[in-house]
Amino acid sequence: MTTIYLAEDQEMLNTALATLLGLEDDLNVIGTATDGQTALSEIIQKKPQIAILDIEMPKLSGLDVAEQINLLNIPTKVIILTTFARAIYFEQAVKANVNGYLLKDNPTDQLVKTIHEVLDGQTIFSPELVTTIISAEKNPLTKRELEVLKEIKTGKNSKEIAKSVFLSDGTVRNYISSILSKTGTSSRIEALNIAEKNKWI
Amino acid sequence: MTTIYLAEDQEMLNTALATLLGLEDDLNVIGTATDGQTALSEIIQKKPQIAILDIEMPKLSGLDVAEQINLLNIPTKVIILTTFARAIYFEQAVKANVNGYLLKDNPTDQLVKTIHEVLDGQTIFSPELVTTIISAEKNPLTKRELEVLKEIKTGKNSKEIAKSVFLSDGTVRNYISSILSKTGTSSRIEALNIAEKNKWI
DNA sequence: TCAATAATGTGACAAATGTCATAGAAACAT
DNA sequence: ATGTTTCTATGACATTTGTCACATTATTGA
Repeated sequence: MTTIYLAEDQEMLNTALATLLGLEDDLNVIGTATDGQTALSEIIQKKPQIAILDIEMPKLSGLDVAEQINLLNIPTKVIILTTFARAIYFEQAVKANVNGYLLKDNPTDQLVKTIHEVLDGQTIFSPELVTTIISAEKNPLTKRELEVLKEIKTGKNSKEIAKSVFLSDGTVRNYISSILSKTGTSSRIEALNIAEKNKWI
Repeated sequence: MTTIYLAEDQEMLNTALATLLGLEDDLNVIGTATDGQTALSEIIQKKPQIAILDIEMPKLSGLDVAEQINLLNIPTKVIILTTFARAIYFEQAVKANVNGYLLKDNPTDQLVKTIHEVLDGQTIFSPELVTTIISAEKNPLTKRELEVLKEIKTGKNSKEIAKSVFLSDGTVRNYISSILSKTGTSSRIEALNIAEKNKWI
């Protein structure tokens, strides 16, 4: 009997999956949570064989939980289950040594199948995910530029951004100029739109 | 035996709910779709007693489908099932005479319960939804201002917006000035953030 | 019908934004 | 060891953005 822990913040999906997985005769859902913090502490305590983690959850993201599980050397195998095929998420997941990464864009059968494959020792990544990652525009922005772009998103003006990131106003504006030229845009909002479309932020 | 049609574009939830509802011994899921267009034509053809509709779906939104069902006088009762407690969605749903509006932030039991209540002739709205709607800032923007704000979102500058909405550059800037003052902000991006937070756009 | 609001416009001004040239230091890759 | 990229900065400039005062015409709710 395989023990499973499920962390998913959308109640409807959480309860639906918990019930469904429980119906499989070799799977046993030993706990569920709707936030990352609860999930982590219960996983540490209960040591399930498999943890299914959503990414976007309150308090602690599924990726943070995965990272902790990895660092603490807990034997639980992790499957990330998410809506988003973001490059950043994917990279973080790989770093955290997750055993599976499945998109919610798949039927439940696929989840069950993935659980079995992961139990079998395989590492499984959704093919659509891999395709998306490959076809996404590679982020041409430097660390600093990305940092500035994130500040832009909050609606700050150049001076405020400068204060936040400890740079001069002029430097910030130079970075923005560079961001615009790299994204082929001519205003902050356009640049944000491009970055969001390509999942850079 | 109650016939149910389910339209939900996220495969994982779609399949999970279809299976779960099928397990109830008085419910029979006679079809599912992952886009609004398919859902509408199948609902017209199969005339289920209940249609469960997600809002954000490709091709046709769940609200569009609900509206059509209402206009065509199809006897199917509609339950909207969505993540979002947006005022605009809610208003549209009321206009389309839907019989229920449930947030995905509820467990599956709640969905089953709602189905039974709706069958029973009741009209059910998620209490959290009602609370959210009441507590949301009322949109202080005029039609024109909102129109301009949507243009802002695309990243256009004042002149481009002026062209799109057939106004003078100065007028557009006046509208923007008014938007900023009404939202208590001092830049386009801040205004967008506020509008998005309050689900005005 | 009357007052308030909305829609539209102009002109003028201050501030913010974006561009460009230029340059030194640090980090990194080959 | 050397060349490239990144990080940081300044000054000058043109353009855009946002504010304000003011004015005319619909529209509309009371």
